[in-house]
Amino acid sequence: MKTYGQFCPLARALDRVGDRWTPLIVRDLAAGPKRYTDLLRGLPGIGTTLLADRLRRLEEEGVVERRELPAPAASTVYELTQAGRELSSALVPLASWGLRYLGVNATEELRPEWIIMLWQQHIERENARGVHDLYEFVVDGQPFHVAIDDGELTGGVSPAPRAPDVRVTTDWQTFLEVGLGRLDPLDPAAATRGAVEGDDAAVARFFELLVAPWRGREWFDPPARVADGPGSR
Amino acid sequence: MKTYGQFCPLARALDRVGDRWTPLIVRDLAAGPKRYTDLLRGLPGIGTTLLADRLRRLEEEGVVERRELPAPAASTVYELTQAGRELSSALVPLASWGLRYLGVNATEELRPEWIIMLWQQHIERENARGVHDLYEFVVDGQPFHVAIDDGELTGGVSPAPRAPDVRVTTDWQTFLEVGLGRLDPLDPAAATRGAVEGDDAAVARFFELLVAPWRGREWFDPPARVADGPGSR
DNA sequence: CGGAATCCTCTTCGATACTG
DNA sequence: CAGTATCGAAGAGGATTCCG
Repeated sequence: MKTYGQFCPLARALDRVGDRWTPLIVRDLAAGPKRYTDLLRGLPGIGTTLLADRLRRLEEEGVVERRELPAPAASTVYELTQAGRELSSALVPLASWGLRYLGVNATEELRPEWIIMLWQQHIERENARGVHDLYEFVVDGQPFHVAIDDGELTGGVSPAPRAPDVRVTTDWQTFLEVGLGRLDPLDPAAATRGAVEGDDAAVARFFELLVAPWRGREWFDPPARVADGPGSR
Repeated sequence: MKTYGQFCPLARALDRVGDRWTPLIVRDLAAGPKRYTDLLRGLPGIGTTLLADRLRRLEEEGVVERRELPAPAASTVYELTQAGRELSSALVPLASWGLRYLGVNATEELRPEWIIMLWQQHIERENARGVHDLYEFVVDGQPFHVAIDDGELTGGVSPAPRAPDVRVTTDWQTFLEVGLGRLDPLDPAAATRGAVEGDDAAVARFFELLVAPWRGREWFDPPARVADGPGSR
């Protein structure tokens, strides 16, 4: 797998970052500098040799930079350069396109970071104008939080830094069913599967800003794979 | 190479269209329906099995549709679906990111379609407002044309459909050097390497709209690869 | 001729083991 | 912690052949 050999900007981009795993490495680094081992853990299946290769390549291309952390934490981290940050932005539309496929097969690796990124990229700024809320989630015991400040959404994989306005406790299955619009959180059946605490106004804002935008969206379900036989397709 | 197994929209998109060649197939189909053999010729190196595989996959995912052409031209063509067109739009930012690498290694496969696409995606609409021009190019004997109509740019790989306002005749080497801003078309040295015909106002508009925006742009040159040895990197 | 399937070689990937 | 070494499995690329 070398070069496409075409004088076309898309082919050129793919020559650099079209290899397997490479865009996901950039995605992970978009959240901030990371160590080799952090990346390795964040990309199950990648294989250590491949990660080293990809990082070396990205460094040569000026997408990623190695940096040695100063004294106490003496360790090397990888960090996006300016070109790398621009690349991560260029991948956002592709991710948005991929949203339609999110619904299916929700039994995969799921990290709170990705949920935060999803919200970050799809929050409706106008609706969030003037809102200053802090939401905490504990999903299958894993805590994370997001803060909304006048249209800007930030977050982290840790308990809320102060008392949150809303706290949601549930499991991933329920979290996803509600998030994908397949379970109405007001349904009595939902009540047994989690809890939403907070004052009514804040809870209403939470549903309005982070849950409602996903209801009614169309999710792609792959066509039933017909065992090859007469008449299929 | 199966699935990344991550509940992340980018990973989901890459699971579907992240394989080698797939984005380039979508790029080629973005210009309009094409037959199998057209695609094959447009993607030197792909290998016929791989193209068949990719097309089958894209069809299953609802990105591409097969269609049988009616009577006289009885032939099957592949065509983007709505999702496919959305995907091709989502790839535009990635192509724009790849622009910075276009400068290097300009000895590759170069198709007029890509030049037209480049101009299409990067024309400055405001400057082209009110302009109605037709430009014809004959580069190394290969004719193509672009029409600018009030900010919209269209084109085709054929001689201009009527007498053009500007006709450029040159070779690819010169075309690229001027296009990448490495050769000033007003330089006397350039005059011997091609011809620009047309009335002065139209020629001025041509340079303003299609040449000037590329001057001064920064092109990435890869770091000199040091033969491995002590002290390299 | 268009639209593939087969066969074969070569490269890349993924997993495990190992080292500074 | 940050990688390199090794090796079997999977995928890519090329040529040829097959079918309508």
